[in-house]
Amino acid sequence: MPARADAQRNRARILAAAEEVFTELGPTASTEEVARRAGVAIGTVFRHFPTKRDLLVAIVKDLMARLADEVAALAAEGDPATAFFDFFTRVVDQAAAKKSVVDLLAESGIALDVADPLDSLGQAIGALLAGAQAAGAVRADVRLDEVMALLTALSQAALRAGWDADLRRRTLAVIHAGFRPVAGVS
Amino acid sequence: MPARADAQRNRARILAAAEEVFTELGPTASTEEVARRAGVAIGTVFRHFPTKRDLLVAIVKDLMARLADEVAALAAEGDPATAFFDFFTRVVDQAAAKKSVVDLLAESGIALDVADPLDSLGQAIGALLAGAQAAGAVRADVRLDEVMALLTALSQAALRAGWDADLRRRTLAVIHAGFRPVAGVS
Amino acid sequence: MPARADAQRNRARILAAAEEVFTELGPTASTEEVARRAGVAIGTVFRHFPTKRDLLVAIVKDLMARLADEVAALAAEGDPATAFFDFFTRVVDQAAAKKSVVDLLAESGIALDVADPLDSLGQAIGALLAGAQAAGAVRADVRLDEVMALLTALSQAALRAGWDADLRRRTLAVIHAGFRPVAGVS
Amino acid sequence: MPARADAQRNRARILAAAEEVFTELGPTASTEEVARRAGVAIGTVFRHFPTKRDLLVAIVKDLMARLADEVAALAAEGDPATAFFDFFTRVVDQAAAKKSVVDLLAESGIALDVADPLDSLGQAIGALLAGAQAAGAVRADVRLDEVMALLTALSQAALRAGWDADLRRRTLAVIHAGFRPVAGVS
DNA sequence: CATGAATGAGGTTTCATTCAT
DNA sequence: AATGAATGAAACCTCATTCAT
Repeated sequence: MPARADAQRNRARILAAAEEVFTELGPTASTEEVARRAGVAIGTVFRHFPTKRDLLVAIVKDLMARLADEVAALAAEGDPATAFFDFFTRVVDQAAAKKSVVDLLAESGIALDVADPLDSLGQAIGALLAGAQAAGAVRADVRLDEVMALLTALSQAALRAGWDADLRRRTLAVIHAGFRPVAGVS
Repeated sequence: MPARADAQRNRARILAAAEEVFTELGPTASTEEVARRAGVAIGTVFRHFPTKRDLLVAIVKDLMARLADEVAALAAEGDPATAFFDFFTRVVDQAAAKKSVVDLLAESGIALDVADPLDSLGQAIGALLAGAQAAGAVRADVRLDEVMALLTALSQAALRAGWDADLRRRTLAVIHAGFRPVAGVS
Repeated sequence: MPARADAQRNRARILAAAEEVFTELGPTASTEEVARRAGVAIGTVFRHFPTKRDLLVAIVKDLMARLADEVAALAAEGDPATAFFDFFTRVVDQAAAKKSVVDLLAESGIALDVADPLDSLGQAIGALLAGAQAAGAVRADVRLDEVMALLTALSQAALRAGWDADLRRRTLAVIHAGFRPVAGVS
Repeated sequence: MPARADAQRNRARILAAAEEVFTELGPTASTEEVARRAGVAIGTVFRHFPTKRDLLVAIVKDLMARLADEVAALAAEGDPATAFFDFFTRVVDQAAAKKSVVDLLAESGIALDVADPLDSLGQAIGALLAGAQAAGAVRADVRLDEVMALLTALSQAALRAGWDADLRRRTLAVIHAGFRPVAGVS
């Protein structure tokens, strides 16, 4: 199967173009624009992703896999007490530069069970959270659910006009303070 | 001006229908659907709101005015120490039932200076915040900017599938904790 | 019937506004624009002219009546040998400043039998032509038909971009030469 | 490029249908009607001509190219003394059967510099005129400007109701006489 | 009679998707 | 498997005309 190589390369190029296009123009951008930037014909896009929705889902999955890798790396190397906060900050900062996972997912109204704890991203973040809690850096009663929820909410919000680095920092400070154990409470 | 009565009734019905429709289907819902639900012909919608964008803006303004009223009422009657937290909770809870101000605004990409402190809603919330800070219920270094940002982020997030009352409560608990003064710090 | 005065004044204002509007924007201009410029409501326009077509026809009739008056005046006072040419020139020059009779009529595809010799304008121009022929200034075999046709054609053409006074003059010179008796032919 | 054949055939059919439709119904005819007569879907028309204006322009260009070819043929073969008059007559006669170049152009308000002497049609007609002038069949002081202007005016006028072959002939006779040198003037 | 809001067909244009080449 | 032309259902918006006030 020699032609398979071309097909795989095309799939990757389409995915990359789609991420770029939907990032710039939102999920209502036209599929033609994706094809144009990928340098393929529109038919090729639909051969790989029979529906626009399929394309959106593929992007989201792709981005989530990459994020999960990052989390795993952080968990493996870093100080559990800070890894959790670092990750949280990093995701939101990234989102400010570029629409993230969570955003596309949210905007396109596609339900993908992001918060499903069995999901690999969820699991990875869960591990980070558990580490931070074990290190006493995060209150014990904080659950993965609300962490994911806040991550989602802030990542999406960070894209909006008016959210500069300073506003992001101050907003994150509130969230971080909210996660920390109350002083004087053992 | 006898015929004005009809026009005003229609304008109100269109606005109500539009709020409903865009709430259910997002800002990409068709203007025809709005007309259908308002029980008027499509031309009538365009007579009142020459552009779809105009309709979106009108809804947002309407919702913001209503919210500002609520805030003012809260500020007038309640305990400054709790009014701020109550309001925050109420807005997010409302958003869960129905897309709020902030959401439509954000989704439709309309810039309306919500966070502008001169804006009436911003001013009202600012007063609430100042009251809570004066009462020692909120850290003094918290600024209106991040309050608005978190309000926006959570309101929008609260609409998403998976956000039930419990998740909302726990997420808000994190935020509220983040606003409170650190125990032991004067 | 005291209200009749208002009605007549409105009719005149609508007609004037319509002439202006269709002159500026062509016969596809909206009836609303006519109403706006006439300072009346759209319903009033339709009460006077049940159809847009009726409005166009009325304008044409109005303009034709005015033109016919001019022709009659010219015929009464002027030198038969030059009156004809003068008139021809005047109509075309007027058309350059303002869409004329013939133009609106032609553009809107309304058949109104302009060339009907029983029509007052046709009769007036016919008189002018006869005078010029009697004076030997125009060839005897020229008929009213082609005079009207050329008048129509040139009037309409004169409105177009690129027709300045000089082009108009030279084009008219050709036509005038075409009407004159051939030198040496009795 | 295998699929190109269909596209080219469709483009031609759309152009032909458009010429027919706009000829019959004027430039305000609907693009849908064009699609219907071309036997294609509405989207196909817009793939080839992204705007209605583009379609109009394409027709005009097409017609002008055809006319320019005719003029060139006439100039190559015929007697310079008569070629000019023949051409003039032919264009006007054609216009009577079918809206011509000049007409669509004029009615649609598209500026295309028809009279631009560098334009191929203008050049071709200019050659015809020069030939006729060299042969002494047309006055030396006649310029291309007024020839084009009269051609335009008459072609357009010839479409109107009431212009039968006889009226056309007599109108052209006036124009032709206007072009000819005055007898006795060297 | 005048008003101006309401109507609704129709126009141009976009775009996800199909399919002949 | 890739191409890109064709499809056709909406979408947004305009406007002649009607009709309640």
